[in-house]
Amino acid sequence: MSAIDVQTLHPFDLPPKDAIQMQRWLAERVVTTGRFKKKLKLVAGVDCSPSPGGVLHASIVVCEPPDWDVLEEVHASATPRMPYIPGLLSFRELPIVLEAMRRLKTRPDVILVDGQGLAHPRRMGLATHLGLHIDVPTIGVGKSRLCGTHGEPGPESGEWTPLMDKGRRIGLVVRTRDEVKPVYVSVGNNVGLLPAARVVLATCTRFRLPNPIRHADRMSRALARMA
DNA sequence: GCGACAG
DNA sequence: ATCTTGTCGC
Repeated sequence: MSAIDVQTLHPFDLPPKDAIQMQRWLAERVVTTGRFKKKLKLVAGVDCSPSPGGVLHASIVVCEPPDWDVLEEVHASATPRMPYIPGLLSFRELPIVLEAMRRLKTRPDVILVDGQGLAHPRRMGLATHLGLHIDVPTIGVGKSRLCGTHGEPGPESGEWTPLMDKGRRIGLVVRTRDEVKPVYVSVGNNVGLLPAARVVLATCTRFRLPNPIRHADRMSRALARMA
Protein backbone atom coordinates (compact mmCIF):
# COMPACT_ATOMS: atom_id res chain seq x y z
CA MET A 1 0.00 0.00 0.00
CA SER A 2 1.61 3.24 -1.10
CA ALA A 3 1.14 6.60 0.49
CA ILE A 4 -0.55 7.78 -2.69
CA ASP A 5 -3.22 5.08 -2.57
CA VAL A 6 -4.16 5.94 0.96
CA GLN A 7 -4.55 9.63 0.35
CA THR A 8 -6.63 9.18 -2.78
CA LEU A 9 -9.24 7.10 -1.18
CA HIS A 10 -10.54 8.58 1.95
CA PRO A 11 -12.35 11.69 3.13
CA PHE A 12 -11.75 13.30 6.49
CA ASP A 13 -15.22 14.53 7.28
CA LEU A 14 -16.87 11.32 8.41
CA PRO A 15 -19.39 10.52 11.12
CA PRO A 16 -17.52 9.20 14.18
CA LYS A 17 -18.67 5.64 13.59
CA ASP A 18 -17.30 5.66 10.04
CA ALA A 19 -14.10 7.43 11.08
CA ILE A 20 -13.48 4.65 13.60
CA GLN A 21 -13.94 1.99 10.92
CA MET A 22 -11.58 3.92 8.67
CA GLN A 23 -8.98 3.89 11.45
CA ARG A 24 -9.20 0.11 11.73
CA TRP A 25 -8.65 -0.19 8.00
CA LEU A 26 -5.75 2.25 8.00
CA ALA A 27 -4.09 0.59 11.00
CA GLU A 28 -3.39 -2.52 8.95
CA ARG A 29 -1.17 -0.49 6.61
CA VAL A 30 1.25 0.82 9.22
CA VAL A 31 4.94 -0.14 9.15
CA THR A 32 6.46 -0.27 12.62
CA THR A 33 10.08 -0.80 11.64
CA GLY A 34 12.86 1.32 10.20
CA ARG A 35 15.98 3.05 11.41
CA PHE A 36 18.40 5.77 10.42
CA LYS A 37 21.68 4.52 9.05
CA LYS A 38 23.19 7.91 8.32
CA LYS A 39 23.43 10.77 10.77
CA LEU A 40 20.25 12.85 10.76
CA LYS A 41 20.45 15.96 8.60
CA LEU A 42 16.93 17.41 8.85
CA VAL A 43 14.21 16.79 11.43
CA ALA A 44 10.78 18.41 11.11
CA GLY A 45 8.21 19.24 13.77
CA VAL A 46 4.43 19.67 13.38
CA ASP A 47 1.91 21.41 15.59
CA CYS A 48 -1.50 23.06 15.32
CA SER A 49 -3.04 25.90 17.32
CA PRO A 50 -6.63 27.17 17.29
CA SER A 51 -7.39 30.88 17.08
CA PRO A 52 -10.28 32.26 19.16
CA GLY A 53 -12.54 32.30 16.10
CA GLY A 54 -12.09 28.56 15.60
CA VAL A 55 -9.65 28.59 12.69
CA LEU A 56 -6.89 26.02 13.02
CA HIS A 57 -3.31 26.95 12.15
CA ALA A 58 -0.78 24.25 11.29
CA SER A 59 2.95 24.90 11.29
CA ILE A 60 5.73 22.66 10.10
CA VAL A 61 9.34 23.56 10.78
CA VAL A 62 12.43 21.83 9.45
CA CYS A 63 15.42 21.94 11.80
CA GLU A 64 19.08 21.13 11.38
CA PRO A 65 21.79 19.98 13.76
CA PRO A 66 23.61 20.54 15.94
CA ASP A 67 21.24 22.97 17.66
CA TRP A 68 18.09 22.03 15.75
CA ASP A 69 17.21 25.59 14.85
CA VAL A 70 14.79 26.40 12.05
CA LEU A 71 15.90 25.98 8.43
CA GLU A 72 12.46 26.19 6.82
CA GLU A 73 8.94 26.86 8.03
CA VAL A 74 5.56 26.53 6.33
CA HIS A 75 2.01 27.13 7.50
CA ALA A 76 -1.59 26.47 6.57
CA SER A 77 -4.84 27.67 8.10
CA ALA A 78 -8.44 26.50 7.75
CA THR A 79 -11.64 25.92 9.66
CA PRO A 80 -11.71 22.25 10.76
CA ARG A 81 -14.49 20.10 9.32
CA MET A 82 -14.68 17.97 12.46
CA PRO A 83 -14.88 18.83 16.16
CA TYR A 84 -12.26 17.53 18.56
CA ILE A 85 -13.22 14.05 19.68
CA PRO A 86 -10.67 12.09 21.74
CA GLY A 87 -9.38 9.34 19.46
CA LEU A 88 -10.40 11.16 16.27
CA LEU A 89 -7.97 14.06 16.41
CA SER A 90 -6.37 13.30 13.06
CA PHE A 91 -9.63 13.71 11.15
CA ARG A 92 -9.76 17.26 12.46
CA GLU A 93 -6.14 18.30 12.04
CA LEU A 94 -4.67 16.20 9.26
CA PRO A 95 -6.22 18.01 6.26
CA ILE A 96 -4.60 21.26 7.41
CA VAL A 97 -1.28 19.59 8.20
CA LEU A 98 -1.24 18.00 4.73
CA GLU A 99 -1.86 21.38 3.12
CA ALA A 100 1.17 22.74 4.96
CA MET A 101 3.17 19.66 3.92
CA ARG A 102 2.59 20.49 0.26
CA ARG A 103 4.31 23.84 0.79
CA LEU A 104 7.50 22.28 2.12
CA LYS A 105 10.50 22.66 -0.17
CA THR A 106 13.06 20.69 1.81
CA ARG A 107 12.78 17.00 2.52
CA PRO A 108 13.22 16.08 6.24
CA ASP A 109 14.61 12.67 7.26
CA VAL A 110 11.84 12.28 9.83
CA ILE A 111 8.87 14.21 11.23
CA LEU A 112 8.01 14.66 14.91
CA VAL A 113 4.32 15.21 15.56
CA ASP A 114 2.73 16.84 18.60
CA GLY A 115 0.39 14.00 19.55
CA GLN A 116 0.30 10.21 19.61
CA GLY A 117 1.24 7.71 16.92
CA LEU A 118 0.46 4.07 17.73
CA ALA A 119 -0.25 5.00 21.36
CA HIS A 120 -3.92 5.23 20.45
CA PRO A 121 -6.91 2.96 21.15
CA ARG A 122 -6.93 1.78 17.52
CA ARG A 123 -3.25 2.52 16.83
CA MET A 124 -4.11 5.47 14.63
CA GLY A 125 -2.99 8.69 16.27
CA LEU A 126 -2.21 11.83 14.27
CA ALA A 127 1.44 10.90 13.75
CA THR A 128 0.51 7.52 12.31
CA HIS A 129 -2.29 8.85 10.14
CA LEU A 130 0.03 11.52 8.74
CA GLY A 131 2.72 8.92 8.14
CA LEU A 132 0.42 6.96 5.85
CA HIS A 133 0.06 10.00 3.60
CA ILE A 134 3.71 10.85 3.10
CA ASP A 135 7.00 9.14 2.30
CA VAL A 136 8.80 10.42 5.39
CA PRO A 137 8.93 8.42 8.66
CA THR A 138 6.80 9.94 11.45
CA ILE A 139 7.04 9.83 15.24
CA GLY A 140 4.37 10.71 17.79
CA VAL A 141 5.39 12.83 20.79
CA GLY A 142 2.49 13.33 23.18
CA LYS A 143 2.59 15.70 26.15
CA SER A 144 0.01 13.57 27.95
CA ARG A 145 -1.46 10.08 27.83
CA LEU A 146 -4.34 9.03 25.60
CA CYS A 147 -4.41 5.33 26.47
CA GLY A 148 -2.27 2.62 28.01
CA THR A 149 -0.67 2.12 31.41
CA HIS A 150 2.85 2.67 32.66
CA GLY A 151 5.07 3.10 35.66
CA GLU A 152 7.14 6.12 36.49
CA PRO A 153 10.37 6.39 34.50
CA GLY A 154 13.60 7.20 36.34
CA PRO A 155 14.19 10.88 37.14
CA GLU A 156 17.06 11.49 34.73
CA SER A 157 17.17 12.48 31.08
CA GLY A 158 17.13 9.44 28.82
CA GLU A 159 15.31 7.13 31.25
CA TRP A 160 12.10 5.52 30.11
CA THR A 161 9.46 2.91 30.84
CA PRO A 162 7.18 1.06 28.42
CA LEU A 163 3.65 2.23 27.71
CA MET A 164 1.46 -0.88 27.64
CA ASP A 165 -2.04 -1.44 26.29
CA LYS A 166 -3.86 -4.75 25.98
CA GLY A 167 -0.63 -6.63 26.54
CA ARG A 168 1.18 -4.76 23.79
CA ARG A 169 3.96 -2.23 24.04
CA ILE A 170 2.52 0.76 22.21
CA GLY A 171 5.10 3.37 23.13
CA LEU A 172 7.69 4.60 25.61
CA VAL A 173 7.26 7.11 28.41
CA VAL A 174 10.49 9.06 28.08
CA ARG A 175 12.16 11.49 30.45
CA THR A 176 13.68 13.96 27.99
CA ARG A 177 15.36 16.19 30.59
CA ASP A 178 16.24 15.73 34.25
CA GLU A 179 13.28 16.08 36.60
CA VAL A 180 10.69 17.07 34.01
CA LYS A 181 7.37 15.46 33.20
CA PRO A 182 7.99 12.65 30.70
CA VAL A 183 6.66 12.62 27.12
CA TYR A 184 4.81 9.80 25.36
CA VAL A 185 6.82 8.59 22.38
CA SER A 186 5.29 6.20 19.88
CA VAL A 187 5.87 5.04 16.34
CA GLY A 188 4.07 7.01 13.69
CA ASN A 189 4.95 5.08 10.54
CA ASN A 190 8.04 3.61 8.91
CA VAL A 191 10.31 3.70 11.97
CA GLY A 192 11.02 1.46 14.95
CA LEU A 193 10.21 2.49 18.51
CA LEU A 194 13.76 2.65 19.86
CA PRO A 195 15.11 4.62 16.89
CA ALA A 196 12.13 6.95 17.38
CA ALA A 197 13.01 7.52 21.02
CA ARG A 198 16.62 8.23 20.05
CA VAL A 199 15.52 10.95 17.61
CA VAL A 200 13.34 12.53 20.29
CA LEU A 201 16.17 12.54 22.81
CA ALA A 202 18.67 13.84 20.27
CA THR A 203 16.50 16.85 19.44
CA CYS A 204 15.71 17.77 23.06
CA THR A 205 18.75 19.98 23.42
CA ARG A 206 17.51 22.07 26.27
CA PHE A 207 13.84 21.63 27.02
CA ARG A 208 11.26 18.97 27.66
CA LEU A 209 9.98 18.92 24.08
CA PRO A 210 12.09 18.30 20.96
CA ASN A 211 13.22 21.57 19.35
CA PRO A 212 11.33 20.97 16.09
CA ILE A 213 8.05 20.60 18.00
CA ARG A 214 8.79 23.60 20.21
CA HIS A 215 9.43 25.74 17.17
CA ALA A 216 6.30 24.48 15.41
CA ASP A 217 4.30 25.16 18.56
CA ARG A 218 5.66 28.68 18.81
CA MET A 219 4.96 29.42 15.14
CA SER A 220 1.41 28.06 15.08
CA ARG A 221 0.61 29.84 18.32
CA ALA A 222 1.84 33.13 16.88
CA LEU A 223 -0.36 32.67 13.82
CA ALA A 224 -3.36 31.89 15.98
CA ARG A 225 -2.83 35.04 18.03
CA MET A 226 -2.69 37.31 14.99
CA ALA A 227 -5.91 35.89 13.54
C1' DG B 1 -23.36 1.78 33.83
C1' DC B 2 -19.14 4.74 34.93
C1' DG B 3 -14.87 6.96 34.27
C1' DA B 4 -11.30 8.34 31.05
C1' DC B 5 -10.26 11.02 27.23
C1' DA B 6 -3.81 13.35 22.32
C1' DG B 7 -5.01 18.46 20.70
C1' DA C 1 -6.41 23.54 22.68
C1' DT C 2 -7.55 27.54 26.51
C1' DC C 3 -8.57 29.68 31.25
C1' DT C 4 -6.27 30.98 35.64
C1' DT C 5 -2.92 32.49 40.76
C1' DG C 6 0.57 31.66 43.11
C1' DT C 7 5.04 29.78 43.77
C1' DC C 8 9.70 28.39 42.89
C1' DG C 9 14.16 28.97 40.76
C1' DC C 10 17.56 30.97 37.60
